[in-house]
Amino acid sequence: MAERVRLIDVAREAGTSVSTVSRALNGSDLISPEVVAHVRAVAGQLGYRADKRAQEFKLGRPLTVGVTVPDLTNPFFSEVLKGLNAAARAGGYRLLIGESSEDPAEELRLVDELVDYSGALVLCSSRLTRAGLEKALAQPVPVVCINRTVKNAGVVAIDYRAASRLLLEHLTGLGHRRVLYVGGPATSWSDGERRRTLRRTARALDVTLDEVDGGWSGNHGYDAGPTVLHSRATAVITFNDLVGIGLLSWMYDNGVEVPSELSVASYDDIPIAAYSRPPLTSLRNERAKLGELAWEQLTKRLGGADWPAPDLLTPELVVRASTGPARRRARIRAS
Amino acid sequence: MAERVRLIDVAREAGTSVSTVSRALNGSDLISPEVVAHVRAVAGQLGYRADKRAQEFKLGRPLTVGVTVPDLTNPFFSEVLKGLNAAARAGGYRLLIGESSEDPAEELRLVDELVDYSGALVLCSSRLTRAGLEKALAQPVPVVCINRTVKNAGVVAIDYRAASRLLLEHLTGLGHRRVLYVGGPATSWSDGERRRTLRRTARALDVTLDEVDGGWSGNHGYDAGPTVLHSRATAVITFNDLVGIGLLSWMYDNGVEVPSELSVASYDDIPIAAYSRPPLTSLRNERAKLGELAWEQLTKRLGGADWPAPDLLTPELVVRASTGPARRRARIRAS
DNA sequence: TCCTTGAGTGCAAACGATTGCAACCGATCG
DNA sequence: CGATCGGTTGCAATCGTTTGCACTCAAGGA
Repeated sequence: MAERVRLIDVAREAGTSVSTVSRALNGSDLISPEVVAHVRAVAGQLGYRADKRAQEFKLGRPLTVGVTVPDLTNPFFSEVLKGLNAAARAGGYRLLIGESSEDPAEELRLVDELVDYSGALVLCSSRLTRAGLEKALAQPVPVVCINRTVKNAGVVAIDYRAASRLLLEHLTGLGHRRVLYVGGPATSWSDGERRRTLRRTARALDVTLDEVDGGWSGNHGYDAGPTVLHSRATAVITFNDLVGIGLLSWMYDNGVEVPSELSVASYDDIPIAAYSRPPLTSLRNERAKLGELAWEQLTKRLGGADWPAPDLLTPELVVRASTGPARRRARIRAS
Repeated sequence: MAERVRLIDVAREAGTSVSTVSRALNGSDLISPEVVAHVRAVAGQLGYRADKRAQEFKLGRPLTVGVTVPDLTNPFFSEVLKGLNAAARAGGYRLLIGESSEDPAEELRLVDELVDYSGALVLCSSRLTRAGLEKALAQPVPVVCINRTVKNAGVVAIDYRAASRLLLEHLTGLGHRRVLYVGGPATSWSDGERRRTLRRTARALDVTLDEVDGGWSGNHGYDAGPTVLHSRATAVITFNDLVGIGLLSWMYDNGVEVPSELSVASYDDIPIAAYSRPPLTSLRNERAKLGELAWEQLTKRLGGADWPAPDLLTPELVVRASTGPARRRARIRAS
């Protein structure tokens, strides 16, 4: 907790001026090598560290990118953050992270705050209303949206159209003709996309698609158990793996065999999905890559270019033991 | 992306000086109410937003706290971050998050970088060597360690002594006399604590304790399967729930019944632990609270006080179906 | 020898905010 | 009526850094 060493201290000690020290430390070419060496030595010895605040202030460009996520504890977002963090750090930027707790109003507040500190914004699965989003985009910094398409901003998203097709084709291939979708948070754009693309594909494949509301956690999945059981579907698609795992748990607790009586599949393929009982069929997507791509778009934009075309990531279906051939007879209902 | 409005612009428009505007906006009491109202109005109309960089630079105190975590995707850390984030935000601070990827060298680099931007540091389950930690503590900002005890810093940790006792007493109550611990990352202080306290308690309870190395993920648990099976233990304690769930999965795949043939229990009780098959007996700890307490220690310290005594959080044992009475006969070994 | 040249260096002005201090005002008091 | 005083306001310095510009000085050409 010693006193801060400033440029002027180094200058005094080295017997030169602050400008010389600054230039020496920043590798300017109009300074003699000996002086550079000397100054570097003195600076090192004194333990000089540039005041980043003053530096960024003077230079005018914040080397920070603000990120909002709905929920820090959701593995999906964690991994996106991981990818984004790595990419941004490699580019000399740091991440300022805000969590909106799935609340659009809070997210708006967050954006409003982060923009004061950041040179760029990344909105991860934004729960913002359309109007809120417009407002966010009016900020004087470039914005990238992950998993939400919008004009005048960078866009990186999962290709849900392809995703839903993969899922439904897998299920129809197993003979399922009636599928139930257990949905996610109402404010989630990606839930909307999943529903939209599922409906569309279901129509094309001549599959009956039912939908119920759900949520994003294991609890939501577990709670959906009775509804699922009483539906006439032979296969269920859940909003994400946490919901899927919760649902599997309910089925086990209530003696419903998966996949012989009911197939369950899901989006995201978080690591733990491979270890559920039975292991969950799910759509693997490169979440970390979402973050990396977001950063790429941002650098291009910061470099002066226009926004590139949206990046769409196509997921890959990982078939595990939670899906199997459709049963023939109507399920025996629990009382 | 309009031009920034500065204080001087507001002053010009309002027909006063910058000092007046600054004072009006910051609620100084030596300024007339009418002027305040007028300035506020003009500022609002012009859409003025203080340049936080300049502000913090001038004021000299960074309103940012730097945090390091070994792995963003680990639910344990996510929740700690959640709690810390909420508390810090409430206190007007923001979080700058760095991920060390479980690598001590990277963590040291991270600390070195974060300290330039932050008014305080929180090291979450630091993987630093003792020397590295000393170095980090020599930084000119207060440091709080979560799950690692150290002098001259704030400390918030899980009470592993109580934790291990709860676990072992539960198992001995079920008749287990031989227990295997599947460990975590070698650089993890908390793994060391778990081992230390388990050994000690095992001795006190006259339980035979074996140990094997493991890791922190589901994969590590799954891979530990064969070793566990060939051990003579009737119960296993895993480093965390992810490892536990991975191990359960291997047991299932290899026809080992849990808990009738083998009991499995773990630390942390992450949400998904309730939905594994069978549901995992685990130690619930208030992870978000760890973050909150870290913030509390920090504010006290920033307020000029000495470091308070370490906060120790006692976990609570959540008994689920993965633990049961010890089997009598020697297990039939798989080939 | 003197002037030009260019590399190396220092002075001082920024960046945008906050704040101590002095100046100013009208009102009140002696 | 002048000095004083309390309440407002503006001037200017300041935070630590970068950088345009002017300057110095040695070398080289005329």
